[in-house]
Amino acid sequence: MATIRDVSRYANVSASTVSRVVNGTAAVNAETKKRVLDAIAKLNYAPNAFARGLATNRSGGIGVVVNKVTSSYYGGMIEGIETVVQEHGMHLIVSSGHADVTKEKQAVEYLKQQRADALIMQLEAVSDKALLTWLKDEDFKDVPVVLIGRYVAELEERCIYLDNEQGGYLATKHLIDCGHREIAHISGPLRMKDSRDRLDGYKRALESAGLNFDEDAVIEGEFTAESGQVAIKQLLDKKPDITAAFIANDLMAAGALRTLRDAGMNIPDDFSLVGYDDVFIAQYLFPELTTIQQPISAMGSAAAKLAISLLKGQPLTGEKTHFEPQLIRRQSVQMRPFE
Amino acid sequence: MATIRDVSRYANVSASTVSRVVNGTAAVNAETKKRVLDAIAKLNYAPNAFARGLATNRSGGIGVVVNKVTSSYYGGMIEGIETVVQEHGMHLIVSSGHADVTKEKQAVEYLKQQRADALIMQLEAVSDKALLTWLKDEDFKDVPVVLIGRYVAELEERCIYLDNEQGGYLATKHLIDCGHREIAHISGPLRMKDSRDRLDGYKRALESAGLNFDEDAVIEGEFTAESGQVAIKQLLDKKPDITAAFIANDLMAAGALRTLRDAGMNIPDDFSLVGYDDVFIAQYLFPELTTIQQPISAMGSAAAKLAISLLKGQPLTGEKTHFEPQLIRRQSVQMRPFE
DNA sequence: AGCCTTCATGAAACCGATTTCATAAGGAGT
DNA sequence: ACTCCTTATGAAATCGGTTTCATGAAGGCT
Repeated sequence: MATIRDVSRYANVSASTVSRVVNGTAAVNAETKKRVLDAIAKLNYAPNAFARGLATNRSGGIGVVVNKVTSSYYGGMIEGIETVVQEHGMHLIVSSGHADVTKEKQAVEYLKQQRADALIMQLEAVSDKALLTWLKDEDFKDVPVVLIGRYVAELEERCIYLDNEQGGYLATKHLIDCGHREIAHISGPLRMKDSRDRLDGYKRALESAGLNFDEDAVIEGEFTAESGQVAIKQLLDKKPDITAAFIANDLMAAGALRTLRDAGMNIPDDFSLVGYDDVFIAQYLFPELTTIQQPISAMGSAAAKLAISLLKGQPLTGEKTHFEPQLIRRQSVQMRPFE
Repeated sequence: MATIRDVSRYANVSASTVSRVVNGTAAVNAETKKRVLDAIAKLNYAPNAFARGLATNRSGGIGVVVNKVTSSYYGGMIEGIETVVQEHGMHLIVSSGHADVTKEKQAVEYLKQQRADALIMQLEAVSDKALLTWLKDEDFKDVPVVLIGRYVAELEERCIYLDNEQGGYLATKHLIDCGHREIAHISGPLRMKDSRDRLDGYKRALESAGLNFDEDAVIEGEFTAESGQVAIKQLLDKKPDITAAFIANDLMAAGALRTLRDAGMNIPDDFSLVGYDDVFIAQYLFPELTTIQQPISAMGSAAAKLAISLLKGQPLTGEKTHFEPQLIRRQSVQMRPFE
């Protein structure tokens, strides 16, 4: 591979000048510039990312930590981030946190070692407290950090988040509006704030409709299809008179759907379901799943814009940081005659 | 961040010695070693990836090009690659090709600029011919390349691939065995070899059962759910007497399933379907989709092992490079009374 | 004409590792 | 006691960029 010096020799200029042309950091005579550009094209020169990184202490990369890279849910987020990042001529360095404290720490460590210029993190395992001391204590001084899918009061202007409580409320309210009175909830793991918020929304909806909250009608799942299957089974055993459930994500809803069907139930005639996430498959389930949609890609873009603003030291533009979920009506909820 | 010189001063040794301890490249006195390790721990030292890369001209990263990073299909592949790569203390640099010649080229260019030590590529758009000249002509000399999901005769021992023809055969054979005689096929885009191979397998199965191949019973899709929906509609219009279809991927099958259901058909009673890929959602569709499973994660691991062997200059161990698909029977195929 | 800017460019230091080469010390063999 | 290895270590060159500083030329102003 050609080096900057090869180019400089070919164009009869110094390496400094080539660097100036490549980066546009200083004025270069038009004619000289042309010579350099020709040389670059001729020699097929591309700057060595290591040398450049070493000299500038920047990588041109934005680090992203997500729970699991290879899932359609986070996929949408990453796509949202990627488009913005590429518009700015930067690239992505992605790492998975796997919802585990140690692994999340490792992922961040890795991104720091790769000298990510900014960090966008979707952390699930690390506690707010740990996170705060973490960000203060270590050498995060030069690296702007944006949190996505999480609200931490102390870092308010660096959080891109969605109102999960509202989502839980909307889902449950929809079931109530459709005439259901005995409504169960399969939650996500309650160590996660998202899960707790959705549960809170569920409670608020019940409350404001004058229904009482029954602890037995809530089962904690694991956000996996399998856990949805076992949860719904438990639920039917414990509370045979329920007619509907708000399920904290679509994967569990898919599992529940399958189990209900296997048990000979007809959805939505015998049982109504609302999911959460509006994953791609939601509309290909049978019946098509009514669910809560999150503007996940828009959130990714917003996070990327924020990160890049911070990186360039631009003033915060007051762009949107708080996103609202939305109910998507499909076919898994049945109107119930009021009794 | 602490540098190697900080460590060397703290431990009262030279930078060379620290380097030797960190990389284990030469013998170091046990006591000295301990001092160095203590210093590293105390100062929380981690080597600067840029400086190291510049000096060694290696990144410690394996470059991966896939069609679309954020899809569950390629996700499984990447996971397979990742586990192996991490076992060897290396990391992944991933880039998307988006089934477009220019973008695939860009993706590879990017990985080369990041100095990936080896490349694992799942290319869809670039032709065999272009690929071959590409690999010869450019500076691919130092970078071992492994192709995944593709067979190119000239690069035989660097290809990890799956027998798609056999997959098409198995799928179609299963429908025939279940008594179907009028069997359609919704193929993938025929510019892709995978699609053509699956189609060939379909033809072979028909032929060996003494059925004739009818061009009108094949519709070319785009591997998307939407294209599955339009394709099945066209099919029913053109050939109302078909009773079953082999559909070249699960996504299109999901779309077809939905359209058939919307048309009031009962699956599998009125129409039988076999998909391809065994995507995660296949088992959550209704009815659960009979499909062809590819050992995609195992293929990823195999590719990673191969790449690392090549990288280390180890002799090829003759590990498995050719994988066989497998029929997964679920509920979307109905036995048909022989007439 | 003389002085001050501005513009364009090159030389050299620097970023933080690795690696080659030289060398000193200690031990074995004769 | 002398030579010869072996082992452990440090000095210095190197990788390929960026950036500071110095310098020369050209143009504007009094």
